[in-house]
Amino acid sequence: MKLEQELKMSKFKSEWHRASLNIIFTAYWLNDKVKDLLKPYGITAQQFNVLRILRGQFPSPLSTNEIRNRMLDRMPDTSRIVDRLHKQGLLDRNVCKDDKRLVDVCITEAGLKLLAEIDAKAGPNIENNLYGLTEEEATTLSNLLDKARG
Amino acid sequence: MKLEQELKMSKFKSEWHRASLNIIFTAYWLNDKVKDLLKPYGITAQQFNVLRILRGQFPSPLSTNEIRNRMLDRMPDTSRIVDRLHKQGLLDRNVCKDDKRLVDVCITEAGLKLLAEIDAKAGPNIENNLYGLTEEEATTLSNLLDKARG
DNA sequence: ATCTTAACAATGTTTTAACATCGAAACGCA
DNA sequence: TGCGTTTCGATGTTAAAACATTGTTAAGAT
Repeated sequence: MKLEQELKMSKFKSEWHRASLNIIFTAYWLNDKVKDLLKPYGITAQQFNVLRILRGQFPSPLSTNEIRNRMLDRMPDTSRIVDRLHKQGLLDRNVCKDDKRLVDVCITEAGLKLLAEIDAKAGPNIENNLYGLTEEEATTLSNLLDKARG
Repeated sequence: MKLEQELKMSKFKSEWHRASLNIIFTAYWLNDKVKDLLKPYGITAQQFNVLRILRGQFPSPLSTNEIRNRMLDRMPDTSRIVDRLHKQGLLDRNVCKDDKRLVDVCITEAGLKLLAEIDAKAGPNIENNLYGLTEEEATTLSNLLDKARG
C-alpha cells in the first residue's frame, strides 16, 4: 500500500520528504509485527534485540556500553534494560575483573532457550516481514539507506 | 556508513534481515535529527507531527481519531498528546456539533506561528536529512518501501 | 420506539523512556 | 606517586507511553 493511502496524504513536499516519512512509517510497521510476535513471551522488542546481540557474542560477554552501541536505538539507559532481563533470569551480570568499571553481561541458558523457542515458533519470518521484496531489491534498499545516511 | 559498521556486525542472516534492521536503524537516526532540531522549542517529534497534520488541514478541523490514523505511529492515546498541545495553546478542541462523540481539533495561530518559526530556522532541511540521495534515488527508496509492506 | 451494538474520547494505572546527576574506577601526565 | 580528566554504570526524578476500562453518543435492528 502506498504511503499516500496509509497516511491519507495527497502529496508530499518533496521526494526526500516522502522517503523520510516512509522510512519512519515502515520502521513502526516492522516493529509492530515483531511486538505482536513477542507478546506471548513477555519481552519487548528492545529486550529481544539485546538478547540477540548477546547471543551473537555467546559465550563471550559484552559490557553494558558495548550493548548500547550495537542497539538499533542508542538508548541512554541500557543498564535498566539489562536489569530487567537479569530479573527474568535471561542474562548474567558480573563486574569485569580486568576493568572494574565495566560489567560483563552474558546470556544465560534460559535466555538462549527463550530465543530458540521464539525462533522455532516464528521461523525465519521474524526477519522476513519484507514480503514483497526480492533478494535483489532488499539489497538495493539497504544500499540506498546506507547511502542516505552518508 | 554501512550498517555493518554502525552496528559492529560482520554479517546478517539474509538480505531481508539486513534491510529490516537498516530501516529501523535509519528511522531512529532520522528521528534523532528531528528531535535535536525541536529541542529548543519544547515539543517532541510526535507533537510536531500532530501539529503538521493539523496544519495540512487548516482551517478545517480533524477529530482525535482522524489524527491518530494519520500519525506515523498509530498511538493508542492520541487524546493525551492533543491534551498537552492544548495546554500549550497550540491547538483548539471543541466537541463536534454534528457528532458529539467526536472532538474537533484545530491548530491555533500560536501553533501555526511555532511551525513557521521552526520551518524558518530549520529551512527545508528538516525533511532533507537524506543528504546522500538524489531525487531519483529517494523515489526508488520510497517505492521499494511501499512494495516491502505490500 | 426500544434495545443492542459499535464508535469515540477520556481517565486511571502501571510500565518504560528521557534527562540529569553521581560515584567509582582507570588513564594520562607531570 | 599524586592529581585532574575521562569513562562507565547506577540511581533519582520527571515525563511519556502502554494497556485496560469507563461513559457517552450514534447507528442499526427488532
